[in-house]
Amino acid sequence: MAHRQDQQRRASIHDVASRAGVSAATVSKVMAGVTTVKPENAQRVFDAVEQLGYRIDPLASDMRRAKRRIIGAIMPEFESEFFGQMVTQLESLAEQRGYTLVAASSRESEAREKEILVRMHDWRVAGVVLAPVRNEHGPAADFMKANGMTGVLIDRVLSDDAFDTVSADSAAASAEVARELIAKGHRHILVVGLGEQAATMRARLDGFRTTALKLAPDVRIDVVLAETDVEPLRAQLREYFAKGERPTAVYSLFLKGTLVALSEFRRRGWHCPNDISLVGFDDAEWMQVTWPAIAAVVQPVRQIAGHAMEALFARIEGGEGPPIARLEPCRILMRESVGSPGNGPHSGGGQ
Amino acid sequence: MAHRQDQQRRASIHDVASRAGVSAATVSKVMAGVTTVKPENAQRVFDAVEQLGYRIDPLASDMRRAKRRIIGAIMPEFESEFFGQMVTQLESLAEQRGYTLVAASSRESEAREKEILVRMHDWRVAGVVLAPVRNEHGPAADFMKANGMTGVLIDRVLSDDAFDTVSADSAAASAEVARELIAKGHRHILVVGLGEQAATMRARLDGFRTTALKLAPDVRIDVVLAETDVEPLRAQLREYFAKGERPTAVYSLFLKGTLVALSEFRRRGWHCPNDISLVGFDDAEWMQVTWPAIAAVVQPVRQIAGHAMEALFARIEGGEGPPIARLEPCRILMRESVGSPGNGPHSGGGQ
DNA sequence: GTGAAAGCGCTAACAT
DNA sequence: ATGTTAGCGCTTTCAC
Repeated sequence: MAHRQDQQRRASIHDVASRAGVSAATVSKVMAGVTTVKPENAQRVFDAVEQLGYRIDPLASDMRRAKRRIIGAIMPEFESEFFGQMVTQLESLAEQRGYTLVAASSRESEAREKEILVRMHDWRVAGVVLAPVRNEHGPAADFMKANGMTGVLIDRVLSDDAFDTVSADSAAASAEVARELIAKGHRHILVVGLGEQAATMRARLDGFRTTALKLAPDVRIDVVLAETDVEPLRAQLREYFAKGERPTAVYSLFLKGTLVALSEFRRRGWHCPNDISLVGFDDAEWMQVTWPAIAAVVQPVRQIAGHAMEALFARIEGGEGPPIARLEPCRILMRESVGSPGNGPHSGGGQ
Repeated sequence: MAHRQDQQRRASIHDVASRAGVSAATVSKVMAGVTTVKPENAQRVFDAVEQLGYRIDPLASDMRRAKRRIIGAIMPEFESEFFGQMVTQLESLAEQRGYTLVAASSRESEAREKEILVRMHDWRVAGVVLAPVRNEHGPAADFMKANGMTGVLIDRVLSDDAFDTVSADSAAASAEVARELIAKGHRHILVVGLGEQAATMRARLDGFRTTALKLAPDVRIDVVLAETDVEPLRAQLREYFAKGERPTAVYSLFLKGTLVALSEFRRRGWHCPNDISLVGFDDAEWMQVTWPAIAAVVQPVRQIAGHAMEALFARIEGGEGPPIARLEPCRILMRESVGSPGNGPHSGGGQ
């Protein structure tokens, strides 16, 4: 360990050079692991580095190359388990390759998403992992294209003509949910979602509807889609139930929808699965400890992160070829919130 | 909007300078908003900037100064609402001051925490917001001290002799919880926590115990503290209940503890609040939509983030004086998971 | 008012 | 095998 009681100024490569009695270029070579340096000099450099506590300044070092060893990550939010795990994974993978991940939250705003992208462009990041607020056609992706940035799109995307995309296989997962619900006897199902993320929600809805109708042509599928926000969804859902609609199951296409559905059930005094069944897209830790445990579609975060980074680095290293759209398979956890219709009181009533 | 179909190389300050017919120094001044530039020249610079789509390279610009306009944030994890909100807030506040936040997850490892800090030191960040894995006495804080880094410690800390600290007022919140539980008639209460974070857990435990004993000297308070990890806690809790212990309420000192408690209740078929009451430190969105809703201590994330950044920037700007330890008041949400003892079946069995 | 020159800390091409 | 030189893109004296 180096001893430096006062760190007025950090040791620079020149300090090391003069202490070791060599030039800065030689120090640079030694640090880079070039083998053509005389062992004796290399040793002197190592000693000087040790004594001065020298460390390369990665940002200064990046100054010379066109791209810096930095990967930008833009997530719609940091508050959910899904994106939290995603950032953690991405960070890990970036570091494994000697890069630093700089993550930013667009806070579900496309305008902010674009601003962050501009900043990352200013920073000359080597690449960007963008989880767009809406879909692949936002201003952020346009900006990336217009400026020739290297990037991968994840999560709320299906495919793109300029960037590789990686997301959960929404359609297949939804088909599986449909299979389960139909098998349990449900013939009146409400699907709730958010219209804003057109492509993803559409895939989830279609995947569900197609399979459900195929297995049970008589099934009734209602859909409540809020345009951009969660509170309107709550209002629409409330209105839907107020009209007297009584589906036997609800399939929520996104996490917040599951929370809204649960809170509306509470309001009406309905319990899962006796009064109504519930499945949600997106799992969360709490869903397995509540009573009833909530059934959910588990997105393969690690696979998405892994393949996204793989694709990104392939492009950073010059990989050519048309964009690739990956869909990662999900798991379905059918927990207690799903039952068969008609097994419970199935009536309104107090809490 | 600037038009640049191919972005071989981004426009540099020299490109702007030559296009505007002035020197790079003048461009720099214009960009910095210096007023001593002839208006006509300033205009030419603005035009050139516009036409070339020029943007300052913030990293290159920081090269000259000792500290960069970057704030580092180190959180124990990104997966929980608490730290997700914290990062979001910190990011926002940093940006408001023209800084970029670079967040990293120590993944609950002190070794990794230190590594991240080393990297941030290499990056010459202006300051660090550290939410330590354990407490203020870890290797990371030592490293910061030894290297004269500017920083603030938050969350799992009480006070420090070198850095300002900001955290939730654990003791006061716990006292309030004690007041509520005692008032409801509970006289046998189990407290669960994690020993690793000595200071914080101690404050929560002591705050609870002191007030509970003062209000009801006959109260029995059991404590199950796991050393470092959550799974051992689950095992200890299971063993505790297996011995036949039947407290009427559980107070969990941290979020994961609340989840573990809930899952152990499930295992034994106990329902809140009839069979047992539950309050947890740390709120989460799902807690208000489950049935029963789970009572929780809400940490004031915004205040913590706000005061942390305030303190940090004060130091960055040269503020002197002894370290300040702030405690931010919490709110208690007494929800349905808390009832009075003896109102339910209070027997084992069930699903 | 403005620009030339000197760097921030590093690396890479080119000599030697 | 090593050092010299010339930058990366910017800012900041300090003369003019």
